[in-house]
Formats: sequence, structure tokens, C-alpha cells
Amino acid sequence: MAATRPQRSVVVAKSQGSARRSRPRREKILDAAEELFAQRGFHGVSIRDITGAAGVDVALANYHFGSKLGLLEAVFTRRAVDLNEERLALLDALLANRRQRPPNLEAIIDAFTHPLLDRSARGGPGWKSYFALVAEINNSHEFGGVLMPKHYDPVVQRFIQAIRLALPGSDERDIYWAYHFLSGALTLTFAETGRIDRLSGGVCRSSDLDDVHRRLVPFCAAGFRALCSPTEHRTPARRVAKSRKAS
Amino acid sequence: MAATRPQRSVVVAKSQGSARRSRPRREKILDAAEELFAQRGFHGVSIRDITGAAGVDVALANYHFGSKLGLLEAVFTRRAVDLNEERLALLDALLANRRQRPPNLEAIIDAFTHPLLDRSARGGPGWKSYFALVAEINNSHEFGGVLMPKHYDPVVQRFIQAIRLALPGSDERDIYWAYHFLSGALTLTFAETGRIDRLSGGVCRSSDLDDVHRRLVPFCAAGFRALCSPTEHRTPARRVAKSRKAS
DNA sequence: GTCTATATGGAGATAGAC
DNA sequence: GTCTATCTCCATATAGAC
Repeated sequence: MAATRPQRSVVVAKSQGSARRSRPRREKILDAAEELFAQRGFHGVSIRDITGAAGVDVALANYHFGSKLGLLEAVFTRRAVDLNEERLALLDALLANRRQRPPNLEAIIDAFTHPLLDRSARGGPGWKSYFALVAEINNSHEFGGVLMPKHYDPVVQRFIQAIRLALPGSDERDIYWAYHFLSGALTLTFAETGRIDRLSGGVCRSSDLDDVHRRLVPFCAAGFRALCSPTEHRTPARRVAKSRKAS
Repeated sequence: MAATRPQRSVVVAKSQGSARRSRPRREKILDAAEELFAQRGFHGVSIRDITGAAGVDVALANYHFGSKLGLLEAVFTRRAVDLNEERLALLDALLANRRQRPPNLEAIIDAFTHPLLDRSARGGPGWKSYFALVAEINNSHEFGGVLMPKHYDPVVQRFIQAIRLALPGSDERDIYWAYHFLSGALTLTFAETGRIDRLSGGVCRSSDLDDVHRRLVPFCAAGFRALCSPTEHRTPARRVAKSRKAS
């Protein structure tokens, strides 16, 4: 089911197969930046930290990526392409296989979340770092409103259109907000901070992403239905109009 | 010619707190740190930025808080106390007013979220910055597993016990994970990155927290019920066992 | 593409006068 | 409590040899 991934090993073996040294230094910088940005955030890491961890010269980072911010964007973009290709392929398959009936909401949410959680769980340490970085970026006042729209929102738009088919007659604002809640639940999962491990006394583990995924889909599907079903009208939240003096 | 520096408003500081200059410098540092940490993250701001914005000397930050990390913790603690007091008071009132019957799930979630969203919406700019900082911290690999458990998890434990009363017979892991999803949805809301504004073409606004709250409560309540009702058994997520080779 | 060397500025923290 | 002065170290970025 996975989308075809670029065959790396074939071409790169110019002279030697060991890949220790032959792997382009540019990629090594991206790998190190991905890991360190995920661990300590963009401003928490220096270019020297990154090139040091990558085992290359300091000046190479600026040579390849222009600036530190350029490096962040390169890290962010690199895996987004592959990722969103598979998500859209799953969505298209799902929409093609139905016959006139509305698509299944759980299946749409699964197509949206599974490629991510599967890679974070089984894609290797690079993917895990990448998603932890996405978690931090998504919740960052500085970058969240810039990098996420640029690299992810076109795909999100496609999924939201599919959800509107699954929940006919729903208000678009309800759907956007419900997506927002899904996004928050999903990205906090990627952060893997270990908080829930302590909170639960060890019965839940941040690292068990399959455990999460099994629950995330029904949780969000139920939320979408509760919010977006035109038959069910919510009462305004209580006390919401109560005023409060400024601090 | 005696004093090297002009004596400013000699008595005012003691008699009333309203004066511009009389407010303790310690608090001014906390205010400036809160705002700047929220905007650019812990590592994105220097002590010089903070004391500069506060209009006080650089050395005062280290004098009052020992280190930059001490300052972050002080910012984080300051409002947590007030906040959690109100949340617990609401929860206690809610649990006292029922008569033998299970408490209402929506009411519990509302008691958990309303004090926060209300302050972010109407508590003034300090509160808004504070919650944006909480959003970033909660999703931070570096701080999320340390600062959140320390300052918030005792209260969260109380709410989780109440939810177990509201959803008798539920599995505790389901409840912890459902809380995790709620936490992610809530904190992404606080970040107010503007992403949903662009995504929705302007029909949703990050800043309209009442709009969010009206939807967050039913969304999460439905999710909790779908996940935690013992009558409803979920099938294992599809394809979750599929293996994937490391990148 | 890769490295040495350097330009230029800022970081966190503290000692000690007032 | 507050400020001056300073210690020591590190930041991003670029010029130019190889």
C-alpha cells in the first residue's frame, strides 16, 4: 500500500557500497539537524552542534542551506513530500472504492493518521525525530502559522472535503474546528514527552503509538460526529459570557 | 548634589500598587519573560532581551531567579496556582451537588477547560501569553515531561478520578489516553498560531476562544464516551501490525 | 564541495560598589 | 535591591585557499 519510495541505494553506490562515508554530507547534516531540533527546538541548537554531531565542517551548513532557518525548512520539507503522497493515495483509493454512498469517517481519519503514526513507530529514528519536530512546530507561536500551512494544509484541505462528504449537511466551521482538535491530539502524541507515562503510573506509554492510534481514530470520529451532525444541536456553553477583569 | 540618582516617588511604592514605577521589578521581569518566552520559546530569547523589555538591569534576572531556567520555572508557576485553585473549586462544587448519581461528563470537562479558556480570552495579555507558553511547553520534548507533571498533573489526577465516576466500568488506560487527546486539543488552541485562520479561509479565527470552547467540550465528551464505554468494544485498528522497513 | 580562518556580535553568569 | 563592569564562552555567517 505504501507509495513508491525513491530507490536510494542503487544510484548512490558510485564507488563503494559501505555508505559510511559515501552518504552525502548534505544528508548527514539534515539527519543531525532533525534529531537535535526535535530534542531542543530550533533556537536550542546551534549550527555548530549540528555539524559537530554530523561529523562535518561548520561552514557546510551555510553552504548547503544558506542559513539556519533554511536548514529548518529543508528538514521540514524533506519527509513531508513522501508522507503526503501516501496519505493522498490512501484517500483517493478510499473515495474510489465506495459506490455513491458517503465515505466512512473512520476510514478517512485512518488514512490521515496512519501513515504518520506508522512511520513514527516503525520508520526508524529519523522519522521519530521528524514527528517530534512537527509537534513542536505545530504548537509554536513563531513557526506554527507558517510552516504547517505551507507544507501540510493543501493535503488537509483534501481530507476536509472528504469529511464533508462523510458528514453531509454539516457546518464548515464545525469541521475546521474538529480538524483542529484532531491535529492537536495527534501532534501531542508525536511529542512523546513521557508525561502520560508518569501521569498514568506506567500503564500508558508515550512510545506505544499503536496503542494510541487504536484509540485516536474512534475518539476523533465520535468527536466529529457530535460536533458536525446537523441533527444534533448543541446548547451554548455555560458561563461563557461571564466577564472577567483584566489581570 | 547629594544623591547620585534622583529619588523616585519616595513613598508611593509602599502605599499603593497602582503606580507605574512602583511595581516590583521582579514582577516586571516575570511579565516580560512570559511574553517573550511565549513568542519565541525559551531558547529564542536572551536574558538581555527580557530585562531590556522590562526596563530593568540585566543582572536583576539572575539575582531574583538564579538562572534563566529558574526564570522559566517562576513564570510557569506564578499563574498555575490561581488557575488550579479555581479548577478544583469548580470540580468540588460539581461533585458535591450531585446526589448519588454519576457526575455529568460535560460538566467535568467544562470545569477543567473553562477557567483556562476564559482567562486566555478575557484575562488580559499576560494570561494569553502564559497559555501560549503552556502550549509550547506541553509539546516540547525538552520540557513537556518535566514542567507539566510538576505543575499540573496533581490536578489532572483529581479530574481523572471524577471522570471515572462519570464513566463507570471504563478501562483506566482508555481514560488516560482520552485525557491525552483532550490535552493536545486544548493546548494547540492556546498556541493561537493563526493556522486555522488560513486553513479555513477566514471563517474560523484562532483568537475566538469562546467559539472553540463551545465545540471543545462536546467534541471531547463524545470522544471519551466512544473510547471508555464498556458496552462498546472497538476492533483493533486495521493495518496496524503491518511492518515497515527502517529509513 | 570542503576546509581554515576570521569577522562581528551576543550569550549566561558573577563580583563588588552603592 | 540595584547597577557597573567584566569574565568566559559561543553564536551565525562569510571570504578565500584547496
